[in-house]
Amino acid sequence: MPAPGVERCTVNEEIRVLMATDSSARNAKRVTITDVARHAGVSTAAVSKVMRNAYGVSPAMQERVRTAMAELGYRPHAAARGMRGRTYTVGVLLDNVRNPFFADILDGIRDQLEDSEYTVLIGAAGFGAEDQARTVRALVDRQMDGLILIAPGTPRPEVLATAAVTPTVVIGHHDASDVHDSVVDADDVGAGLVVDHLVALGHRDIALVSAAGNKAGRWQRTPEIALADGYLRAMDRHGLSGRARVRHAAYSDDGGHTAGLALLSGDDRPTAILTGADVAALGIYRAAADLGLSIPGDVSLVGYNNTAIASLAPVQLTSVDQAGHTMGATAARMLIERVERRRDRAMQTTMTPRLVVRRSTAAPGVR
Amino acid sequence: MPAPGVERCTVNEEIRVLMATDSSARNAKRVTITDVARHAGVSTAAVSKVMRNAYGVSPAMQERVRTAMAELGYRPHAAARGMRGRTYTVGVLLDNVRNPFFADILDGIRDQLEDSEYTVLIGAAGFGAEDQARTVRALVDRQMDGLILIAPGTPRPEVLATAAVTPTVVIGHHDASDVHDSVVDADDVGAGLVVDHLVALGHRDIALVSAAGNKAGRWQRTPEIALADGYLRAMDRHGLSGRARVRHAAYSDDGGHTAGLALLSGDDRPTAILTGADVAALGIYRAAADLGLSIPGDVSLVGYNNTAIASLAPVQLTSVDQAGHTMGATAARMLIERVERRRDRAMQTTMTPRLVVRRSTAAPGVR
DNA sequence: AGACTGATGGAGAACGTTCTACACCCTCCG
DNA sequence: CGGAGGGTGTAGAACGTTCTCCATCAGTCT
Repeated sequence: MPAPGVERCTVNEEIRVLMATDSSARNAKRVTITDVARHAGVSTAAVSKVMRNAYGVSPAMQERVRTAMAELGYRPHAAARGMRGRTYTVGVLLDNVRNPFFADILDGIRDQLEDSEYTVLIGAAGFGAEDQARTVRALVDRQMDGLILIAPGTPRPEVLATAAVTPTVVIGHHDASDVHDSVVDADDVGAGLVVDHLVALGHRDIALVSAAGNKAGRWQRTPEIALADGYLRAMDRHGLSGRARVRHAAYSDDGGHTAGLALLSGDDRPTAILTGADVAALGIYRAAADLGLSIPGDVSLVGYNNTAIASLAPVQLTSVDQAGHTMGATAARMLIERVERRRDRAMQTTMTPRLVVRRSTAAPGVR
Repeated sequence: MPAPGVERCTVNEEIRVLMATDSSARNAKRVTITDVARHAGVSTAAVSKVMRNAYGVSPAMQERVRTAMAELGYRPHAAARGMRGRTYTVGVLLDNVRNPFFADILDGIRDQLEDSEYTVLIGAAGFGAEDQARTVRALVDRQMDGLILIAPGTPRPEVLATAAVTPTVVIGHHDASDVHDSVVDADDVGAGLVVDHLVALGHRDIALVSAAGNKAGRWQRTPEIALADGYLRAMDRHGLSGRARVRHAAYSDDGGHTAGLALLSGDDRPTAILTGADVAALGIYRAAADLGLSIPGDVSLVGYNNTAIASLAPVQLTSVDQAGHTMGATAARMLIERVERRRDRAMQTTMTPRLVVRRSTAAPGVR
């Protein structure tokens, strides 16, 4: 096995060049609603009405104001709007910019809102609960019209408090609530699909690697917990309860690598491993390579989320598709319904997952 | 070669469950500065001063106001602040959520701003120039204190106009300006490093795959252009001008795949390929696999950015490290200097890249 | 003709901050 | 003892919107 070699450089040289010209001329007054009103010869109230296409505006007025806006290149000042009405902005909480599954969700949200007047702004928090809570607060303080929280690590009570003030959709956690909407994937079903597939191939020693459910947040059914549940039930269904084992790992390459080494270097190594995220599966892939084990020859490996990396040439990872794009789009649609008060009951949407078989799974013991 | 198989499922079933309870109670008044002032028995002006730790506040006043804020759990309303002063928010324009290099930059920005009072909000645009321009406008309208634009596709004139109004740092483009700051990587040097490395291994037919420079935006030196420049100069230096060839491709798995097929299926296929992004390199990897070529046996392959995927087990891609984290941190630092008016001259920071050799490059003709 | 409608436009008060003046008090100096 | 001057606090006008009334006006109905 070749040595891994130097992988990351740390310090780079900086060359700073000071430019010549002074540019403190930050003047350039904005065009305001008052300017538009004056230019069109009407009141600001009228302009406001036209913008929000409110009731009580004649076509002639419409026309006049719209051309005035166009002529002056007017753009409403979102912060000012936020003081009274809407800001036409939707905030998304994202804990992990690196998980490509979240990129799928994001694309779904974006596509859904593309042609609306709403803008999406992303608050990228770290993994820490406090970090995330701070980001959520930041979004609320910036007067977002609605919030989409992707598998928040923020304690549930705080999310409920936020949701009481701002329309909120939670993606991932299975805990239903009458105060926020939810979009979830039936992770338990997904785990079942995988176990069924592996058992059909002849596997019996199937291990699960998933993130540790954060009980701290008081969420009863995080995606991880649902996944583990489904896994255990499926194993039981096949009479394999005794052989079930769950190992916790962070959903990152490193996390998977560590878990993989632990699982695969023992005497009774499993013949198949199911993971809660594709990235973690890749870490296990690396661990297997380190130990001289081949995939799927020695071990079958299954990811989750069916992200783009799963289908990459050298990888070809069997995975569970969650249709992140659809989840994102659905969440956005539900959120806007709430923001515009077209619905006042909380709602939950569940997506059914689907197994995508590639080359990382095979019958056990076949070299 | 096994068939690629079904890779992506499209439609998922939706199960919608309407919840029982009505939750239209979106009341819950915010705590405002007035509340704090009343509770502390002082004027709102005093509270405002304390918050901004402005001049002319006695320690006693400090104390009183701070406890009042704490007792009421006061959080300033960012939208309202935006009307007069700052919003304490930095906006980041990101065209491609999927490129992990940008995640590195983002982390750098976040870490730099972690302990400050500033919050980072990300505007995720698509690749289209109009799409991006719209996102930038959205950020400006939301009264961001400063903007970080990561390799914007927005036309240069528009960026300059924006920068005249809001402090701006451009990452990537080499075009200097006296109105915005810049953080760039010496991409030409990076390309040179790669060519030197490959030539030292014995390669002579070295091709470059990079994104098409978008002349439309009126940027003279995009990263791609600088890269191609460095490549051509290095080839020339080694007397290989005649053998140089550049092929354009989108920086995505698919883009790389297409370019790879085109380059590698011809008669005079290169013995080494240099790409402008790791993702594209992976696409070429896939193309090589499709054609039954091995890497680095038949073709050496080099990526760019040294993202996490480059070091993944099955990949082990030689790449050029750009220290995205440092770039992000530097950009954030420079931006805040500008926002707080501690500097009024435009500035450019250049980072020097570094080659990270892994297993995807070897001497040519060695199987 | 007078009263009642419905449709349309405008006045002006919010909204929660910041920030410029200015008022007040104390101390110090002539 | 009067005034200058520095240090602290406050009043109140912005900031750019939204939105609730209210006024106006042209029809329509008795």
